[in-house]
Amino acid sequence: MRASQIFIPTLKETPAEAELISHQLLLRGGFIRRLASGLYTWMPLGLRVLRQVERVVREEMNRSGAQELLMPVVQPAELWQESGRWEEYGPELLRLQDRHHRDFCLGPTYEEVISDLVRREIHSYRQLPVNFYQIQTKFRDEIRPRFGLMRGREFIMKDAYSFHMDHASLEATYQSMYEAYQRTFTRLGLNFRAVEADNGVIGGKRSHEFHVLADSGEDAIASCHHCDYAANLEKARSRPAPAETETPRAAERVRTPGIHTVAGQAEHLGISTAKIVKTILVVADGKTVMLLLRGDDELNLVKAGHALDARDLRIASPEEAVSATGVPLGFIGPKEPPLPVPILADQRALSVVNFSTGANAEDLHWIHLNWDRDLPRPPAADLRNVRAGDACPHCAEGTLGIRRGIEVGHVFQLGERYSKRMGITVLDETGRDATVTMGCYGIGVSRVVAAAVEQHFDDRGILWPMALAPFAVGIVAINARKSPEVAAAAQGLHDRLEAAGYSVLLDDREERPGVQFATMDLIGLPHRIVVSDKVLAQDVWEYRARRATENMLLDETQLMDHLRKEHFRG
RNA sequence: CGGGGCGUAGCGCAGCUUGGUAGCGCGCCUGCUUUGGGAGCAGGAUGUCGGAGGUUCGAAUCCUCUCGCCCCGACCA
Repeated sequence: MRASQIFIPTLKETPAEAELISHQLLLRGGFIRRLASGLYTWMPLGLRVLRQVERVVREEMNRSGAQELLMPVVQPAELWQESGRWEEYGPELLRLQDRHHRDFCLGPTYEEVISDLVRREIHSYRQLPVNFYQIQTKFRDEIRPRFGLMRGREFIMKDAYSFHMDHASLEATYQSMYEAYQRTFTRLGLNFRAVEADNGVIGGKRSHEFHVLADSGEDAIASCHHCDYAANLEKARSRPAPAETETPRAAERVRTPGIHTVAGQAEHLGISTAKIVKTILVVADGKTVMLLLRGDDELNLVKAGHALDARDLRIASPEEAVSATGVPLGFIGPKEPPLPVPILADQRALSVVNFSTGANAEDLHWIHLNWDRDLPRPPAADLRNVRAGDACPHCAEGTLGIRRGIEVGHVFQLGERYSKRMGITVLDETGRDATVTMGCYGIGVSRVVAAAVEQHFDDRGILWPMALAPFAVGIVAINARKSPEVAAAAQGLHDRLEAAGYSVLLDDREERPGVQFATMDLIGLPHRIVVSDKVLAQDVWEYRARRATENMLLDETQLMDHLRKEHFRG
């Protein structure tokens, strides 16, 4: 391909709307253009990258035995009403009506459609298991689209749905998907971690998210330095710290005028926030509960939801807390609680000796309280977010670190949630109806493009991993308009490289070398070859890897050998 | 949904406080020069100043409404 034949509208300046580096570089490099909030056009160069991701995903899905199909973008409301999600899904589901005023939605996900298909078409256990996938545009009307491709409203996703007679079969496919994802993201050249994830309200046994590690990631993930334990922060656990051994002191009530924050309490009392037990009022399915955490810990609402077996859980508003307890904010505490409600304590709050907490009266806190002696020990649960440095729950030696991740994949055991609601049954060996069990597996194809850039860039532009690059090799013909020799040599090299199986972009534009180099660096092709009168005179090619800082002068054989080696190493 | 900010040439921005009929840089077009890291000189084109209404002799500028976009928040007593 010649650069004069492909539209690559690069930008010298960064558009104001772009916050993230991937967003900036994809706009500047002419890969994408914004149409409206959360909606992007894939420009010729960007589309090539997208197709590269699709290609790898498709190959690995096919290799794992999944079958590709393609389902409609517009889905009838009836299916969603049947699954209960027409009401549950909320405003993210973009609803529309046709000319007959029938309700439809734009598909944000396809459990309903695939379930409908399978219940119509699959009738016997002999036809299971099956795993269907598609690579399709999805639409979710996000509260706040942002970060370019990272959180758009319209996006491209590979989603797969598997159907099984029993859990063992589901487990086998789940494992095979897990491995396919490992292969996929490895081939795509991404630095990623598979992490244990929370299953949310759906329940189900297992769920893993695949995160590309990047500082700009929207998710926090905890991983062990020593073993392979990794989990989404929502789910991450840590090994409980050993109980404190301090000698108990005499409990005392002290005046703390106007002190209503943990930090203020610690400062006023001259103690560490780790010596404070804080009380957080939450509303679980409409009922108030007191949660206790160590002062320096953060409440994890997902864990609390599990511990309380609550479908809906939120922190009580300050007004609710004050009116329920009659105690000013910051002075609520578990000793002689102001409310006859359940109390649940994080296990770490229960290991503090000589702790301080609110005394349930304005301007008063307790100090040197001790469990059992001064107040009953409430039931323990894991309610806190893990922190960097916590002990790993899986191995003895490791400690946890917290990193940021971009979720690019998710594998999930759905169980019978949809098959029950939608009545997917097949005849089993005994001729009886059996409800199938399901798994689902997603990859954010368009998000992978952005995530790859977040991980691979420098101050001059993108550094595409080999598998994603829109072209493998870029040829810069210097002053080709003035030098027929350069033009001919560059074209010849281009043709031979293409014949050898490489995708090649030949920059034949009538531009100054500086502009050509800047463009090449910005769009991030892995290999660059410069053709000029200077190097032709030496009968060599001037080669430079995008990541390298030095040129190499290679004759054609050396060049071909080098490319072959680099290319297949990824 | 709440809070904040911004809409002026393709892009990045100034002008608005103190109303007088629109400017800078990049990009684009033409010519000449230049040619190994986003060139120089000369000339040129491009704006319903987001939209509607109002105030005024006169509105990019003041007022009202509206549309769009960006950022933050929507959990820590």
